[in-house]
Amino acid sequence: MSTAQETADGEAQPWGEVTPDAARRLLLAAVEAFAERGYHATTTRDIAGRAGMSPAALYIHYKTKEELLHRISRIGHEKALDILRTAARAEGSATERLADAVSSFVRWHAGGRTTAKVVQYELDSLGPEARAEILGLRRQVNAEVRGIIEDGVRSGEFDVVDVQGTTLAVLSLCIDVARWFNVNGPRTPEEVGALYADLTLRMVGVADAGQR
Amino acid sequence: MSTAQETADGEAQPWGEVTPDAARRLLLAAVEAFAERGYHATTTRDIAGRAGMSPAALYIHYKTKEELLHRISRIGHEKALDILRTAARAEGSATERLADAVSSFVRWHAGGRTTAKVVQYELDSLGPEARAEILGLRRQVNAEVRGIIEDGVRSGEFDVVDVQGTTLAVLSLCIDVARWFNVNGPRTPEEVGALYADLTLRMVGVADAGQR
DNA sequence: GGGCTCGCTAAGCGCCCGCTCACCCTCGGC
DNA sequence: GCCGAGGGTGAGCGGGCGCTTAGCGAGCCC
Repeated sequence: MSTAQETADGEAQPWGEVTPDAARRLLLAAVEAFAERGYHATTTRDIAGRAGMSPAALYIHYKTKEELLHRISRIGHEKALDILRTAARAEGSATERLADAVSSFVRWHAGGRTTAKVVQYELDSLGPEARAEILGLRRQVNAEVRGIIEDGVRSGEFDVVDVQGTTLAVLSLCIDVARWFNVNGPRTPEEVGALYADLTLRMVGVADAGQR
Repeated sequence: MSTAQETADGEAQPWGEVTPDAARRLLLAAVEAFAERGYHATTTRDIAGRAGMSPAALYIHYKTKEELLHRISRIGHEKALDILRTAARAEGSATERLADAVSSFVRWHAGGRTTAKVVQYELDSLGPEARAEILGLRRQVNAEVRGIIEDGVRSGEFDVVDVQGTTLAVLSLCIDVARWFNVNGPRTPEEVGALYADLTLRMVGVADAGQR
């Protein structure tokens, strides 16, 4: 293992920034438990148990159970936004940038399915202020993808009638990967990423999408 | 209101088959509560209260809270399967049938978002046997869409490399509508259905999808 | 019109939840 | 060697959960 940011199973660990060690272990345990059972079905005893600690230990590092979800959600959304921003601002045509954005975004959802599931589907379990903060990040996510599509329309690469509707559809397609992807299934995250990049280019009207 | 199957807001009510009246009111209250807060965050007192009854009344008509979810999920999946079957077995080219299937499936998810959200996203809250039964229905849903796409590939209408992957993507796109659709948003279910039918045809390589 | 059934309620049981509190161990500073 | 701070534990509180039970009133049968 080269750095503390990677584990053997290949799932990127954006939790390196979480310290001290016990707080990170609790966060990781919470991610697993929330992904398996959902936020409301997960007990603080379950989280603490997975981290090898007593239930009370959780409250040394986090004020409430909701703070755990909030932290997970924010860090996850920042990572997702970072992935899309990197792809959107790279060199290359809109076609290349859209394909890169979709394939890396999908790889993140498939490879880090545990985290992605919590990040994408437990938003409603947050309180009003926390949810509002996260919704701000989601608007930025939307804006990055819409930006690429607008570039492609302007340059004539894409043929899109409803830019915002298509943006929503592209994001929707990527996000839903976290719901159905199965680590033990027949497809690797890379394969799904490549397939989805192709499908997305077709959606925006790139003629020879299949031949890329 | 012409029949008991329709309400003023236009959302189809597949609950007509649920009797007696009190059982149907409880089921409807449960759908609303599960959609708003999620299964685990909903209490039996909340469901009974929405239906204007005491908490104990619930247990006259349903053995457990989970039975409510199971009933909702089965009826909803049967309705979804029915919609796709009707479109898949209609007269017409694969192109026409796929467009019809997607647009009506999307209209159902958008127009009946409350129900669809519960049906599509609360599956994991069911126990093992109930979940297994519902997964059987989902396989049939998958098979209907895959059937249309295979027809289109055979007839030369579609250009699809990965049939099952594309099927998954099409279904994924439709299902995720239940997550983001907003009844008070700028789009009607019909508009989203039409847009998604177009995007889907592009995904399967129908050349003049935009001009239909 | 007496009695049975059915749909429903008021009250509450037992359990487990999120969270707290009093206390303990370890370790660095002097 | 003593002390304080910080990370940890065992026990448990208050409360709300899913669900049960005893009983009540309206309607139907004969």
